[in-house]
Amino acid sequence: MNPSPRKLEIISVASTLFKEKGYSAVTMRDIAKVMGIKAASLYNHIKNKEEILTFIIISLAEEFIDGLEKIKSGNNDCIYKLKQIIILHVDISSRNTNGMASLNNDWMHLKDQLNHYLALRMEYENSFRNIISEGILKNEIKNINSDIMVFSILSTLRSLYLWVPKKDDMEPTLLAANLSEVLLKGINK
Amino acid sequence: MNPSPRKLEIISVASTLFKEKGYSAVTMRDIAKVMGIKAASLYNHIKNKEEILTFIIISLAEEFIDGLEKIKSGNNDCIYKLKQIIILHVDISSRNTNGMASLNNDWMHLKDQLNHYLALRMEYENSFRNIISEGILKNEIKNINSDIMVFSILSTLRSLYLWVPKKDDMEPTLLAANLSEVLLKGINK
DNA sequence: AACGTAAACTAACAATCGTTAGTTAAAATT
DNA sequence: AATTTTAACTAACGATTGTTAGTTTACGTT
Repeated sequence: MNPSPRKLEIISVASTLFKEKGYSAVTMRDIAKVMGIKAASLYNHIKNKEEILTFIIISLAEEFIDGLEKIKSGNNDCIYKLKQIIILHVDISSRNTNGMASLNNDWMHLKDQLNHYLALRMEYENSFRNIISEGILKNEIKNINSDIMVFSILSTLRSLYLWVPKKDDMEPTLLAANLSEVLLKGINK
Repeated sequence: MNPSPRKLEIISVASTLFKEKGYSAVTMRDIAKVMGIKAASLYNHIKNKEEILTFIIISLAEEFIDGLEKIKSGNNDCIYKLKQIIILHVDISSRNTNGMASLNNDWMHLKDQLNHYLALRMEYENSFRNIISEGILKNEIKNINSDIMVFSILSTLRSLYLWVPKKDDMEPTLLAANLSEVLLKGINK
């Protein structure tokens, strides 16, 4: 059963508030007020507060996993794969600046799906690390501590949601290209 | 009047909990339980919950401002200054992994000192950007969109608090050196 | 016209929140 | 020895939290 339009509206409003103050500081009454209804009415559309957070986080996490899966399956060199990953992050982050805040900062408030999220995250990070490691083996990437490279690039990509809205004049394509230049030229031999 | 040892103890315990769950999700009773006392007893040492957050954030922000001030005043080239900034972040983040979480994620819950914090942050970012811009002018740094470089480097440095604890076997000095290599070689012409 | 459903409402719940008041016991100071 | 101070305590407050129950209103379908 797909989420109704009204439910998606609630999730969208909630995302905005979650980005501003964090999941814990946002009340059901806050969400309702922006929706122009009473808090109790929200429960005609959602099961509870946690379901909102779960939807935001899990759907984004799966979008990342799917995107990375396609990139991995392509038969390209590691530098190209990394560029595609950067595009993936710019794309998803541009379209979900609010939700990305929850993905980054509110995942620990998941209950039922916490382990699922952690599994997805570990899967993603491992795949990312493998691409770097393979690049080092194939002499496409500098032989520095790979953990530091993974951390450095991923930190920047994870922060995109904070930065993209301030640069909404910039084409995502151009942003991704410039970002690739900055992030990779320190790695590409 | 300096904070008493007991007060610092409370702030330290609070920092740990704030990192785990965020400021809003941590209750005074949570803090008290870890301290082994009742919540009401906390108020013999602190004014209120907000004061804890304010102390954590403002003292760290000022530490960054002071550090950057010294770096700016040194008569060195921009690349060297950037390396010193990286060392500054590794140093402060290593010694304050918990507090850095609040600085990054809970600043919006400040009240009295919110504007003060925002001013310090803007001051810091402007100084950082100026160093990059000067580096471009002096042909020490690539002439790419400077905002992207600032964002990229600062995002990585701001995430150090998440990553340093997992690498507690690594010398801060070595970490800073490797990080400089990764972050700067994409900028250094 | 009658019915069913979707989506809002009012009212209230038990739990928990930050915080205050007043008390007590031990430690430090006089 | 008497007194003040420190730091804990119990008890409770008013406000707010997420959520439920039951009701009303409007609308599409029969």
